[in-house]
Formats: sequence, C-alpha cells, structure tokens
Amino acid sequence: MTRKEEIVNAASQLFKEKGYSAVSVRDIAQATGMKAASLYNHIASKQEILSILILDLANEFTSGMANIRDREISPLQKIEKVIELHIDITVNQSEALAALNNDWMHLGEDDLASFVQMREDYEDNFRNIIKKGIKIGQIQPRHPEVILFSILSTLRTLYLWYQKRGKLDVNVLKKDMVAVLLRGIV
Amino acid sequence: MTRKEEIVNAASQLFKEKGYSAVSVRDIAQATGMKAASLYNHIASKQEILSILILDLANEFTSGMANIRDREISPLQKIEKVIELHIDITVNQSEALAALNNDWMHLGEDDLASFVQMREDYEDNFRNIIKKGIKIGQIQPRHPEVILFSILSTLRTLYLWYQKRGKLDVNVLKKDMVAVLLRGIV
DNA sequence: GTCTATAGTGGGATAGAC
DNA sequence: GTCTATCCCACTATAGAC
Repeated sequence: MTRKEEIVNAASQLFKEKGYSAVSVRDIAQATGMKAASLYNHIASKQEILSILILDLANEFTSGMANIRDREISPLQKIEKVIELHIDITVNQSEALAALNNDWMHLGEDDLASFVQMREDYEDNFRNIIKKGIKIGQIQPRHPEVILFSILSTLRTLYLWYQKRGKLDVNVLKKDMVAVLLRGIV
Repeated sequence: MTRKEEIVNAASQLFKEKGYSAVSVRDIAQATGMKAASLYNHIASKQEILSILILDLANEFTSGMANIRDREISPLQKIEKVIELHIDITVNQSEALAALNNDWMHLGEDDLASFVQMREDYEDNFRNIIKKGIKIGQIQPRHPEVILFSILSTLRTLYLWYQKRGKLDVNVLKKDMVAVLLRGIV
C-alpha cells in the first residue's frame, strides 16, 4: 500500500465515524502517523481524499450495473445480481460507502456534477429493470419508485449494521436478503 | 412560532442539506434574518439546536413504539403500525429526521447516551415483534436481523426521496410500502 | 432583543530547513 | 519525505453599547 493509499484509508475510517466536515487534516495526519504538513506531499487537499473515495466507488457501481444491464437474464435475476453487487461492495469497502452516502455534497464542483450524474444513471438503470419486470408480469404492479427506493435504501445502508451484527456469512446474507427483499416476510 | 422555534427550524433545513458540522452559526443566523451574536439570546449553543431536534424526535419514536407494543393486535399488524408511524413522522419532520440519522454522533455526552439508549430500546421492541411473529408462524423464519434492518433502513431513509419524487399521497404510500415491505415484489 | 466588535481557538494549507 | 513554524481565515461564543 502506497503512502497515499494509507492516508486515504485512514481518512475513510474517520469520515465514517464523524463525517467529512468534522474530521480535520490534523486528525487524518495523526491516524497515519505523521504531521499535517507532511500529508501535502501525497495529496493536494483534504477534498481530494473525498473525491478519490467517492468517485472510485461510484465507478465500481456504474460498471457493475452496466454489466448486469447487458446480460441476457430476466429482470428478477438482474435484481438479484444488483443485490449481490451491493453486498460485495459493502463487505469490502464499507468506509468509502459511508462517504459516498453521506458526504457527496462536499465534493468540488466538477466531481459533484459527475457523481450526481452517475447516481441518476444508476437509478435509471435500476428503475428500467423494475419496470420491465412489471411489464412482463414477473414483478407485482406496485409503484416502481416505492420498489426502487425500498430496495436501494436497504442496500445503501447495509454498511451501517453489517459489521456490528456481523458474523453473518456473506452467502447467507445474500440469500436471506434476496428472499426478504423479493419475496417479503409474510 | 417563537423566535427560538424559528431558529431551530431554519437550522434543521441547513443541517439536512450539508450536515451539522458544515453549517456555521452565521449560516443559521442569516437564514433566520439576524446576526450570529443575536442567536445567543435564544439558544445556549449550536449544539443545543441539535439536541432539541434529535431528542424531541427520538421521544416521538419512543412513545409511538410503546403504544404499538402494548396494543392487543397481531405482530404483523404491529409492524404495519410501525411503518405508518415512520411515514407520518417523515411527512411532517423530514429535516429533524435527517439530523437524527446523520448527526447524532455530534450530540453532547449526556444527550448522546440518552439517544443511543433510546435507539437500542426501539430496535429491541421492533426485534421482539418480529421474533414473536416468526414464533407464531405469521412471519417467514428468516434471520430476524435481516428483516429488522431491511425494514428499518427503508423507513429511516424515506425522508431522502419522499419529497423529491413526492406527489405520492400519504395513504397510497402507506399502502404500497406495507405491501412491498411485507409481501415483497414477486 | 439586536447590534458591532472582538476574544480565543482551530481550521486548511504553505515555506523552508533538514 | 517529514518536520517546525507560520499564514490567513473561519469558527463559536462573549462583552457591552443601544
């Protein structure tokens, strides 16, 4: 791991705990074992750290979704793949996920625009899968927005409790999550 | 509305947009139409605003949950009532809800302890309802934590999209939400 | 009850020695 | 590549005039 990666890594943990704005570069420096001034040999600004965390992850979601969208499987199977995509990313990158969820509004102008666009595209792709599923009778004809956001809300905040209650095997989690989100609890 | 309520109200909107730490008392003062120093005739500190927002709302959830818990209805009907409780609060207090979700960690020591306790109690009550439902065969025998947090995640972040996509009648939303969360989408 | 002025602290970031 | 020292600015909060 390069020094820069170490810094980004340490920062992501702090951002998850207190949020981007409440973390100082002095905090990040201390967590990395150096003085604040030394950070600037590796990063251009505090905001650059945030951009790296959020945009790298957003790109992962974007390419993951593109793969799913283009596969020749049914809408329901695509939704299963989306659920698995979120769970895999949550397990491996819960800190960056926290920044993406909570601190995206503190990105600089250009990165903010990119992020918002990517998020809209992602939701559009997901919405189209759901609508297709409803159209061919594979999904109940409920308001698509309610379906979209009830699934997305759960997946997006999974990082908040996956570790705490943890000890859930990833494959068990995927199986139960698919069951609960698709087939309900009744 | 008293001047203090106006201040708390203005602050809650700003907190929702940028988070507690990124909002200055000057921002709050400007939104209320006064100078920063004048705020302190009405509030003791910026943190007091956060405490009011979060603890008042936490108390609403706590008493709402206590009422549901003590009613003589089935576990499934209780879950429906919990869903309706969240939707009602979301519709009326989405700004405070944002603070409760994202900025609770910036509460002072004592308020933080109260809040964490209330949240644990709330989740415990909900968990017990789910376990009871599974026990009597009214709810599928899935991992209770997965059920608990998939429902709670959706309800807790409802405030993020209720307005945006809005124009959903509250009663339609309740009906569809109950259907999606309880009976799934398949 | 609101204002101006300001205290006191900590923020992000840079300069320059080593 | 890391450090000490420091700049400049914004922050929360207070003092005291009106």
